[in-house]
Amino acid sequence: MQTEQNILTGLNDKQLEAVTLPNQSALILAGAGSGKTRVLTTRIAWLIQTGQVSPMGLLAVTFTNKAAKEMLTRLTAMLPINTRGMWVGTFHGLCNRLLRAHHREAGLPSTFQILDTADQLSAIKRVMKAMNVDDEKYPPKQVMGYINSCKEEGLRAHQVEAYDAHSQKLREIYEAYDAQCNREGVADFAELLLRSYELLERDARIRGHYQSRFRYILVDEFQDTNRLQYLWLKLLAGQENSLFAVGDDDQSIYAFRGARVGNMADFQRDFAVQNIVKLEENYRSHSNILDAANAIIAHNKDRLGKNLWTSAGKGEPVRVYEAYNDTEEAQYIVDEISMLHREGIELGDIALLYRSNAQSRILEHALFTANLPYRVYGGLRFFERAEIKHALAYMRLIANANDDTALLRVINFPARGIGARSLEQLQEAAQQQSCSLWQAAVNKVGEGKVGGKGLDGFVGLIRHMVDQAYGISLAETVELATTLSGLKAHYQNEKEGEDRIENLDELVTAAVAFTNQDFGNHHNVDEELDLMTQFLNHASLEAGEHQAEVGREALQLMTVHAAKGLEFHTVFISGLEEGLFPHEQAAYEHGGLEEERRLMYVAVTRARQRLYLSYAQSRMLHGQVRYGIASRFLDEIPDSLLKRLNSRAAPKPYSSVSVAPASSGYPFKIGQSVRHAKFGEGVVVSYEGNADNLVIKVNFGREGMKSLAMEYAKLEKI
DNA sequence: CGACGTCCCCTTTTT
DNA sequence: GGGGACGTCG
Repeated sequence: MQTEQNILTGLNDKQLEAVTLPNQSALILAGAGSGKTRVLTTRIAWLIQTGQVSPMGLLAVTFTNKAAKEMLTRLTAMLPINTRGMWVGTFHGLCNRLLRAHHREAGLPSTFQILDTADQLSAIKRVMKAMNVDDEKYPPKQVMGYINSCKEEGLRAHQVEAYDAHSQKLREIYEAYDAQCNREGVADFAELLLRSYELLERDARIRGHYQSRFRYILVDEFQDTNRLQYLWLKLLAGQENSLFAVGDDDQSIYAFRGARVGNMADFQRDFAVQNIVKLEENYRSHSNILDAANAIIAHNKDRLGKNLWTSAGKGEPVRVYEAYNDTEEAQYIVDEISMLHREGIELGDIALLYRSNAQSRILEHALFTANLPYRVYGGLRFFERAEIKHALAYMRLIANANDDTALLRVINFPARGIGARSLEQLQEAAQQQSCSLWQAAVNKVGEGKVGGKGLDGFVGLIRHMVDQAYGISLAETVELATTLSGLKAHYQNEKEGEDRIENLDELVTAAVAFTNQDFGNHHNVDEELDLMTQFLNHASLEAGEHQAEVGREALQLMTVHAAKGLEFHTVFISGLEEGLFPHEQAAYEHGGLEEERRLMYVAVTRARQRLYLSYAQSRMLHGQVRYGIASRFLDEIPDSLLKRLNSRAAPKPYSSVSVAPASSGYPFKIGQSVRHAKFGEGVVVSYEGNADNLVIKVNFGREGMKSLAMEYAKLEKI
């Protein structure tokens, strides 16, 4: 078959082996830059082309919408097939689809809304208020974390163990929160998964249907799956079907949000995996970069074992720069980038990475001053913006006025004289009548109760909107919601409202685009769900592009996490200091350091040709000057791969604060590197106490910050 | 109701 | 240092 040869052309032996494995469960350990996505999509294309499965008979799961889209794009480029109706998507997207199709069996209204993180948090706050829980003792964010991690473990409130008063209270809140969600007909992200898992588990008919349909299940980024996702896959696979899992344990960087690398080992056992293929040939980086990455990751004990290699040459050495402070580091980076740019490297092909978002500010400042165009990834996304959420809340109310979350968001925005007191009364009334806030409001207005002026207006407004929205297009509905509500007028009067108006206009555009795309696309599967519900779902599940698109003519700034899956000609990794990268918080979590190291591994393997690693002797952190020492990850790279560049600029101490008195009683200057017999190398941070009882504070990096009595501490200068 | 002040905290993030 | 949340005052 000629076309078959076409799609398999150019694969290396291992890739070919993975793509053409027999129909048995398989684990593909795909190292960074080893052609993972290509293997996954070619496998799908090959299965379809050789007639082993129809496009409808396979299920492909990814973590991000971007990855799902990418897969479909590549697939259609390989095969002239119609991807409509294919089950390719994110865990959440697929679960949503499942729940929409079987909402009755799942105990949800057909128009159930999806709560995003912000909605969920406010829902939790509401529950806690109704229960009179002290939010000092139970910070809502922590409660949310608790609830989500329970759900991600597959546990309902009644299944969670609670050994003390505190955890019992948490469990109680969890239970009440779930009850509230059920009452309001909404589901948070974790709920989508748990609910569909329970549905499949409980309903043998539905389970059987999907099990016999999806003979082939393929999972991307398998190392990032959490317990519940794994259980879900297992349930769907049943006894008959095969699971084709692609992942890289060395790139597991999401344990902090519930990812379980252990799923890879469980998978091998539970599915009696015979086929394990390692893709170790890297097509991205030169060997100096790759060897550095290998050397770093070799320090982790908990690995399945894999070593990347390349047939490309050594390439350039890895450059390491030691700066005096953070501003000087930023300046150096900017100068280098300007130079590279002059030499013809596209700015869009250069990435500037950091461990935490807070670090971007100082870099941005330097870039701005140097007039270098850059783009920062991270921060608020389109559908998460306040004005967009307000507009969507009005639309949600048009669809279903009993949506309390939506109602609370906009009942007094723009302000219409419904203050905290009237709201409280409304909530009481709703509780007494055990109905939604909207129902309670309608009743109040009907009774002609005093104090309902604003309420009267609101009820009238929503009713009017529902009337007007009948039979008009989606885009027109957006238009209507933003004007009748007074949102637009409100922002027009605001000084800084221009951007917001623009965003609201863009929402109309998004609605038009969604409508057009929808007519060509998956119409059959989403049944008769109305377009607006679909659009609102889309808004929750796909909050807008977050990850970088390569090829833009601007320097790319992002966290290391955000850089996963991308590659650049040149990569700068900044802030390589103990406490920052590896982050000090990580030291307290078990396995934290290994995860930081994997993060470093991911960062290093983003670079094709040139890699810069930099750190600063001191930096402003939380409004204080902090003296740090070089990250241990730098020590883990063999010197033979490195080229060390040290700052030649004169040390510029921070003029504002000079904590250290310059007098003779202080043997070491602040910032001086010292050695201690037990703690090793460190940096002097400050002095405390008086001359009689002088305490010196030293940052020993991995040993932590120590306060030592000057009299006894045996420190020597290095 | 909104403007302004004060306090507190402060990884990483997708859906 | 700086953003977000909350509280007070005009």
